[in-house]
Amino acid sequence: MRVWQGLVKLFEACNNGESVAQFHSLLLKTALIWDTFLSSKLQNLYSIYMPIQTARKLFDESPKRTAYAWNSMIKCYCKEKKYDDTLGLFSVMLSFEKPDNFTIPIVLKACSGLRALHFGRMVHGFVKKNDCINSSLFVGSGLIEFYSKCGYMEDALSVFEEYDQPDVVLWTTLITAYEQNDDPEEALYIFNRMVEDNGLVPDPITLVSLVSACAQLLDLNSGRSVHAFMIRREIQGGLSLWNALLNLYTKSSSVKAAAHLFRVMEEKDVISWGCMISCYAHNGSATRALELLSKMIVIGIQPNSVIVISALQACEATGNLEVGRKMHKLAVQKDFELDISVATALIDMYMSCNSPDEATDIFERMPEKDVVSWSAVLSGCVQNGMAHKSMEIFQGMIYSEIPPDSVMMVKILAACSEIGILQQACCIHGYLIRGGFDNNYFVGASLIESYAKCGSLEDAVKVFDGIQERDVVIWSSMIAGFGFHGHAKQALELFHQMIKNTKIVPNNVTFLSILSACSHGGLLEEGIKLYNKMVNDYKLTPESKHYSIMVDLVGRTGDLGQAMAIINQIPSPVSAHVWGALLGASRIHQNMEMGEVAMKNLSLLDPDHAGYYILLSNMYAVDGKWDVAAEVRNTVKEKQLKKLSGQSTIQYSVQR
DNA sequence: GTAGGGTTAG
Repeated sequence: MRVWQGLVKLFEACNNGESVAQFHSLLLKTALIWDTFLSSKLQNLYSIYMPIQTARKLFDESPKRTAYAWNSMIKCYCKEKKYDDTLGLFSVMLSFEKPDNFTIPIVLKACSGLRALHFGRMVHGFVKKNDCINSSLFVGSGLIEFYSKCGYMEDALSVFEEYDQPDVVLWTTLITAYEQNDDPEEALYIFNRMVEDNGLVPDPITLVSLVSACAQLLDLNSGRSVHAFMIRREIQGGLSLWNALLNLYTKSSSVKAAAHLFRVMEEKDVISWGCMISCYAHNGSATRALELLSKMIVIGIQPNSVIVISALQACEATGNLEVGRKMHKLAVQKDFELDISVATALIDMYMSCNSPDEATDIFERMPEKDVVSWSAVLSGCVQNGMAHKSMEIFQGMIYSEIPPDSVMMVKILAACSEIGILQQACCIHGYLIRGGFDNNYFVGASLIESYAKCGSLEDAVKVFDGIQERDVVIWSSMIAGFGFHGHAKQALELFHQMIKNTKIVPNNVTFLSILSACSHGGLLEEGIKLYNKMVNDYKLTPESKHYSIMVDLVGRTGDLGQAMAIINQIPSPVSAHVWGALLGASRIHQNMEMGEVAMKNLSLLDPDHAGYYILLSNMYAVDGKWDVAAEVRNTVKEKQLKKLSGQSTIQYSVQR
């Protein structure tokens, strides 16, 4: 008896593999290996402290295998995510021992991991036959999670409904299941039922799923009330809950709220940093995102693949090829360069930074490609002036039997617009009718744009007329279409028709289209009127694109003083395009003084843009100042800047 | 001895 007690003390002291092995040999020596309590403890220690092979060896050699021993060994495999082995051992176990309520949840977890529908259903059958349901909530949550992971929410729900008195964990499992099956509304509804109809109090994990559902719905208000609830009740919640909140603020573009939360969080892990970096990267503060990343590395947190993706997006936005390449190197080091999402983000980054060759190299090395990666390469080709390649890419994807989605269709249409071959647009139109994409708003809008850009306003109008329910994007595209063709009056007519006859409210893009139509049609007064309407009546905040159109509009008419006045009103910072518009107007009206002012700013904001220097040098040349003109041209040479010569093609006629 | 949770490309 004293030996036994000593051994119990000893096993309590086991905290590494070596001591477990010693404990085991002692049990063998003293023949106490037969003691069920001690041998169970030994099994449990295996799964914690021993490498799985050692544990398996001891398990195989052990003279007596209790149900506990089987469970521990199975759990061991499951913990290491060796789900095949988990199920394999479970199958062997069935010949020796009857699984109990402790075995079932572990096995179900493995089925979930493998999405092994048949196996899981078989386990469910076993559970029903042995009536485990009512004796164990653990089995229930295992089943719910399993069906949810396989996407079978109806089965998950019916398991839940078998319980008369589900506890908070079971409710939470169901809420999480809906949240992860893209049904956040239902998740919120279930939560309400749990709290209001059943009077249960949510625990921090319930709140994690709740906040995640709010984030999916971009329901900032509900999310905030959870945050307030936590503060009121002084719920500590743990890191996951804070991270879920941080994600909510990130997703709903509440940069300030996110930054504040991030600042006050006492504990932060790599996910918290990742949320904050992605928040900056997606909300126009790419530089901040990169700064935060270097800060993170300095304090010794290693970036994971998710963070590398966010950083790449920040590089993309700022055109920072240098940091982009560094991220690439890091991804290679960490061995996730060719993970589908990392590789796709790399392709986007290289394409946006004008390095299509590096992007293509990655694409060709990818072992697995999906519609997103194909889309990235396709639109990258268009961005880099190789739209002619895009049809080949599209075909390549079809051959590899990956079905296109609506985003892909939008991109291929953009490629058509760029190439300007009407027949191609017609073919794609046919393809997307057959594929059932023609009732998608974005596809419809792109189709209108493509027809207009390929020269057939007629077809664009036909598509527009054929769309029964038009949203603001469809209207805007049609307005822009008239604008491309210089029909400013028709564009205006359509705009007024939209406001008068529909409940659709024009947005920033609509105004961009209509203002650009006015600018190209020389409708100065109308343009100014509409701009005022946009700001005063619709309370829209103009973006730099609106400003550059206004400068363009006013500048074209020759009133450069007025154009300058507009620039002076812009709340800083003024983008390069705005000064570019002023430079262009100065060139038209040969206003040297304004041209030099514009160039001074441009040489700071976009010093590597060859086109601006050439415009300026042409102005000097017209003025007869040949020496200054030559000097400017020399700058271009010294900087080794290249101006891609402008080219545009459009198919002249189509036989139909 | 067993269960539910946070970040990921267009």
